[in-house]
Order: sequence, then structure tokens, then C-alpha cells
Amino acid sequence: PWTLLQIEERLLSVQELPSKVGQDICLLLLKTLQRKGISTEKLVAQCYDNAPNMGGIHKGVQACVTNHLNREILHIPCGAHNSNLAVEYACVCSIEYINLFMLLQELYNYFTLSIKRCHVLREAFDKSPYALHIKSLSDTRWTANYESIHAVIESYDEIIYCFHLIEEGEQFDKESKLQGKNLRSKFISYEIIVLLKFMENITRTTNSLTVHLQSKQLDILSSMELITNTLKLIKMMRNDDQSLKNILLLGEKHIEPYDVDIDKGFNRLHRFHQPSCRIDPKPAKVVQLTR
DNA sequence: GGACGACGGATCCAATGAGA
DNA sequence: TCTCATTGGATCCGTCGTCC
Repeated sequence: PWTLLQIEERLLSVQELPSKVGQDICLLLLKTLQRKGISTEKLVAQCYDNAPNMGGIHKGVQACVTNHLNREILHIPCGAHNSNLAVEYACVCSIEYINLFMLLQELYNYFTLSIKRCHVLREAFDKSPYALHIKSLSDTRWTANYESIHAVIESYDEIIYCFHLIEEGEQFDKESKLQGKNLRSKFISYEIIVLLKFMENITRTTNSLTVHLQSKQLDILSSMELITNTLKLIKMMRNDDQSLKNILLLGEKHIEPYDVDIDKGFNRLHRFHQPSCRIDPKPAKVVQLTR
């Protein structure tokens, strides 16, 4: 029975590939299995990332393996890759999210590209029991984005404090101070706090899915259930006005000590637009958004 | 000013699929 | 059947910032 099977992951071989064509990769794969004394009779399924030469239904490796062995070898596209891509596309659908992630990357670069600035940050973090070290973003590994957002929220006050130290420190050059000042003014914003908290909520959910899909002990049924539940949860979050209101309130509380005009920030993004009569013949009906 | 490393744009590759 | 746009991924290479 399946329950008695102990599934383990092993790295069999690392080889240079002169060709990236599905057929050649397939031949190398089968040759390696043969060289290692592993019978292809036991091959029941195959899993690759979404590169066309791997998962292609006609000439991809998965199709070539099935053709070569003359029987159906179940192909399962890598769920971790798929969930990563889904989150990645969702995050680049709006300019606000793109700007947020660019800002996080800018923050990471600012502190890590200079030993002096990095030292200031480390010292500030060492003094605080709650601060987390800021993380680099990754294009393909979206767990890094949750970690990055979470770290910035937890360390927000320490990061702002470091900008002050750099601006006032004599050991820093003009350029460092100017960059720090710009970054500080970008970060002390109601919009950024709300976006960070909103994205933290979303990426926490998608991150736990990704972590599960990359875990060593993994079974297909529970993974499928988790994917379905994550989708349900995200749909619920989409329609949950109360949670959104809570995020707005949390954002207000977080930014309170920095003396930010929240209404000004909100109204800038939600200012009243009179739609053209072509779109709405009765523009008086249009509702203006309020906090 | 040189060494070094990170970043990002450009390009390439292999494949799919829509449409002429 | 062919062309073209698109996709995920890999690689190259110039540019820029930092440090000594």
C-alpha cells in the first residue's frame, strides 16, 4: 500500500548540458538512470518547472520520456513554481505593488552595498528585541518577498532611526545622506505602510503554501487540498471589507508617531474624478471613496 | 584610479498556440 | 503549413556604486 512507501529525495548527478532541446535532455536523463542502475520500469511520474523545453506537450522532456518508454509517465508541473508564478503575476498587476517591491529592493541595496551603512543598521537591530534583518527580494523565490515585507514591518522604527543616524553622521558622504533622506521620505508614508501590511497578509498565506510545497515530507493529496484552501482564503480576503478596514486602522496607528497627514495621502489617491457622460450618463450617482 | 560585485537590459533558446 | 507573439529560463555584458 501507498502508506507504507517511504519517499525520499536524492540528488543523483550534476552534468553539463550541451543542448537544451527536450529530446537531448530526455536522453541524458534516461542515460543517467541507466548508469546509476535505476530501472525505468519503476518510473511512474515526472515533475519539472514550467520551461517549455521541460513541460512541452509535444517536444518537451516529459513528452519525450513518455514516448521513449512507450507508456504514460504522469507529468506533474512543479506546484511550488506555479504558486510562485501566480503570486509574481498578481504582484506586478498594479503600479502600486511594483513601486512597493522596487522600494524594498532599493532599501536592501542602500544598506547592504555599503559596509558603513550596513554596520549602522546592524547596531540598531542588535539593540532592539523585535527588529528583523532586512532581506533581499527574489524574482523567482517568493518566500523571500514575505520575509522581506515582514522584516521591514517589524523593523520599521529601527530603519527610520538609521536614516536619521546616517543623515546626521559625519562619517557619511553627501550622496549617502541624500539617498537616505529620499528613502526615508518615501517610507514615512501612509500608503506604503498600508501596502506593506496588506501585502504581508497576502504573502503570509501564499508563503505558507510555497513552504509546504517545498517541504521534504509532501503528499499529493494534502498539497492539492492546501492549494484549494489557499485559493478559497485569498477569495475570502478579497471580499473581506472588515479586514481591509483593520489594515487601514493598523496603518494609521503605525504611522502616528511620524506626524503624517493621512487624509492628504488618502485623498491624493482617491480624489474625486467626474466620469465622462460617455461612460456614465448620470455622473451624480458616482460614489466618492472615503476612509 | 583600479578592483570588485550587483544590477538590469538585451538577447538567445526552445517550445506553444493563435490566426492567416 | 507557416508566421508571429508569447512564455520561462539562461546568459552575456555594460554600467554603476563602493571601497581601498
